[in-house]
Amino acid sequence: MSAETTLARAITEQLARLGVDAPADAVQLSRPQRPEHGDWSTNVALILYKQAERRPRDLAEELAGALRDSTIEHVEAIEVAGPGFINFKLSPRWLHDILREVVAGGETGYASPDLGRGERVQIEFVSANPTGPLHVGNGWFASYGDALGRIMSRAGWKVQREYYVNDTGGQIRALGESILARRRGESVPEGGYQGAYVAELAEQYDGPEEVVAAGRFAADRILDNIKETLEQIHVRFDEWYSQASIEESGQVADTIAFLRRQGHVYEEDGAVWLRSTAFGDTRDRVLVKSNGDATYLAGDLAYHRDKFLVRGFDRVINVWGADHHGQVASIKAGVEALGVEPGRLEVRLGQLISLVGHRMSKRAGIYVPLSDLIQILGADAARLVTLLASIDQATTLDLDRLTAESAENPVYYVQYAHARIASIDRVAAERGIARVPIEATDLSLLTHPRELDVLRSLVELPRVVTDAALERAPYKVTNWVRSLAAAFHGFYHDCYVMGEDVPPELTQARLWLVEAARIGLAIGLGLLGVDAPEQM
RNA sequence: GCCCUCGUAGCUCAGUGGAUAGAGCACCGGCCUCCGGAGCCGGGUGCGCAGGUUCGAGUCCUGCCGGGGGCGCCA
Repeated sequence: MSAETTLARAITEQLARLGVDAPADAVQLSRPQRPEHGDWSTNVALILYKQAERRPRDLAEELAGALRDSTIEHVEAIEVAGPGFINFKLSPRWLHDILREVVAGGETGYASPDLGRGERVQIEFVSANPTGPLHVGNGWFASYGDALGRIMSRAGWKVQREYYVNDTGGQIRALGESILARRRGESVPEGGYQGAYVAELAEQYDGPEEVVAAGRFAADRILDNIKETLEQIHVRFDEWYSQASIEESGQVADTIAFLRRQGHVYEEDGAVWLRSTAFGDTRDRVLVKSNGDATYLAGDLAYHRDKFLVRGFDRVINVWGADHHGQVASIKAGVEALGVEPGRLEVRLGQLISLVGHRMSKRAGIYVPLSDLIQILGADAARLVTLLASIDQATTLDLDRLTAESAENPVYYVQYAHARIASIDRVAAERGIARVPIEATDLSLLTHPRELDVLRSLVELPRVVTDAALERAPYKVTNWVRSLAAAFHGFYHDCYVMGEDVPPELTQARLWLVEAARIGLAIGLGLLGVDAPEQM
């Protein structure tokens, strides 16, 4: 049983003796920020003092007294502080238990809470139109979606990664017109694509003078380029889902017919409308234009019908840019109209990235290609810069600064910690020092503050994985892995594992500590999709 | 005009009701007889503004100011 659980039970038990019937969620343990506040702390007296009809401090004192009279594993001291916090100081043994837990769980088992219970979740992300190369904003979402998939997989979900390929409709026509105009030696028409890649593709295109044919040709080539770029940052998709295939298979018509049978559709001004206001939208939406074409929404609804009702995902997470904000209410309303419980669809709006000085625009050819960023920083650093911050926060990128600071990228700090561990292992092997089984190792020798800091960091990982998964927040893993690396560097600096003054028993205990740190770093870096190198 | 979102250190960002608000970068000083100095240690300025709720507010509520996004028979 974890120290946290043990404490929570003891608190609930003693409260009952004092005649206070605590609701389950009232008893909460937290790790105090300041070390003098102990290893664990509870604010339960501040939560329950009214119910208990006592003053906060009095309830805290009473409860602390009762807890002192009982025996709780590892607890060395109990103190009341501040307005009524109860702080627990534990023997380092509780951290030695954690070390055994980490080693026993290993890279696959430690910090792998089963939150998803095998639920099938689809994460759809990037899904950039194949009308131009990926830019750094797409890369941000690519790293995010991929890391989220890794985290949710670890937390018990069955994850599928999907890229929705918008290979039909107006943008493909605009692309085709741009290609044909370039081939004729004319300038690109209004609303067309200006980038240099358009000129290149125009040269390669030797097909007929048809807009759609030219557009498809270009889109295919661009999609290949997109896949290649994503490979470079180690983002792989399970499925590349073609919008054209949905239209051609008749699913769009089927979806509209289904909605019509359910009575959610009406005709007005020669168009077919979805009564989305009945499902919380701010206005009704057109599904079929008066010229007979289906709208983007109609296609998107067919796509979501396919996700939920044909392929049967329990949950769907769409990672969209904040500029698609206006679509959220419509797609949610439409999905509900299809009979899907709307809570199963989750739309994560990622904030946009702006560049110092100007906005990115694919049409105008103003953007920083993701491939450039990867070339400058390398895959690992490029991924990590995008995983440092919450995706809910609008970010400004200064490419010049990133380039200048590439050697200062936090990724090296973390990778260096991992490489140092590998180095210790190499040296141990050279000197013929092998780890004895952990059962035969005296872990109680680990009492140095630096050693305990490493263990305290490892304690946090299960909670970090849980929070990151539930909040869809990979950056929490990034922050954690940096803090573990910091603890390890401190340990490495102050505590020699093998040395003249280090007794063999201590070397053994420290070797296990190092192994636990290695496991933690490998887990964290693995969740971020960043390589954990043996050497740098 | 209406809706959403964000405003924390010079810069990039953590801190989603707890105790004295943190980290990286940048800047200034220290630290290599032993496992890799891409490291360690020290140095400081800040919650946009004004009310409210609470034992307690950077965090929740209201208003204002400022940045971004959205309100198509575009995709």
